[in-house]
Amino acid sequence: MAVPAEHPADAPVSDAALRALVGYNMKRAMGVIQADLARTLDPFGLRMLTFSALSLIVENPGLRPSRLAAALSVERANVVVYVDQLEQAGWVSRAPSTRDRRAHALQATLAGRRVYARARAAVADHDRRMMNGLRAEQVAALRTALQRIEGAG
Amino acid sequence: MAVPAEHPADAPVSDAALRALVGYNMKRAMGVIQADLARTLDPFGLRMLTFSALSLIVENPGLRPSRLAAALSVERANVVVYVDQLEQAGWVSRAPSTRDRRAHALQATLAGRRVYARARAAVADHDRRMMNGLRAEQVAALRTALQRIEGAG
DNA sequence: TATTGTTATACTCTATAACTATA
DNA sequence: TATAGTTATAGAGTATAACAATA
Repeated sequence: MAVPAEHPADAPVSDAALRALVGYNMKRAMGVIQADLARTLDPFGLRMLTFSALSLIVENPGLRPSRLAAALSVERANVVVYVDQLEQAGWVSRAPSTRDRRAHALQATLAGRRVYARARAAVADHDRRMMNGLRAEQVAALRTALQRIEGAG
Repeated sequence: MAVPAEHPADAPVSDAALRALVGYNMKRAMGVIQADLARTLDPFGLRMLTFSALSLIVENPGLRPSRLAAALSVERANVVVYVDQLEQAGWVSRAPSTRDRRAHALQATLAGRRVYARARAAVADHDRRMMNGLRAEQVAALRTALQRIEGAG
């Protein structure tokens, strides 16, 4: 009966099999991006999803929660929580829809548009920072690849 | 006092500001990949993280949990749970280390190596499927970009 | 003192089921 | 009947704090 092998403490851990998968590399790159984005948004009291929701509400005044959910690819039930948080911060209001009494018309407040403008600039800086080691053509190629992958889903 | 605007129900929701961010496109592509990967691994009783952990244990026999955590970029505390699950499935064993009595030497069992071999083939198919709309140079460019982004973190 | 594995805990993201009021 | 917003709940991923055993 052989003694079980022990991985040497000084040898690097081989992750060659995982690195062969594009998805694994994307998950790791995404981890770096998400960590930096969370740091970027924290001073504004926003998280990735509340920032995204605020962006869509600012750009589409009167948007309904159900359409916001579809645009974010999340369930309606979760959007309720994000809008709750944005409303409690005073950045978004829920007005009754005049066309469908079941629905709401989401509006960004003046404070909401202001925090969004500042956060958006910070996030744009963050995104440029993440692309720093890449040439313009590489960023363009990355964009194309990501959109094609998403579209194939 | 103006009546609040209401986004027309038939108009598309504009996400132009978010689409300008590479990170947003990556998050959405990652969502598509993760959903397909979860479906791929489900029949094997594996999830993304247990599959990744199993892969590293198979390829690095005798690996310590603390090094596994570092390789996966997760906390030691979480690795405990993944190894628990792999151990309960009979795919991984925790042997005492002969060199450091605090540590464990993780080993894949025969059943673990077998399920890994089958899951790995299915995951490789999944990864190719995700890259289906891309030419080989585009995949190579994507790989390069992702690794550079991760390295900059 | 520092590190290893561990437990407990908490927060975020995501999904499903079920309710209500409208359509 | 179907849909919009909502509530409650649960699973998965991730992080921190604290502990016992060992270095």
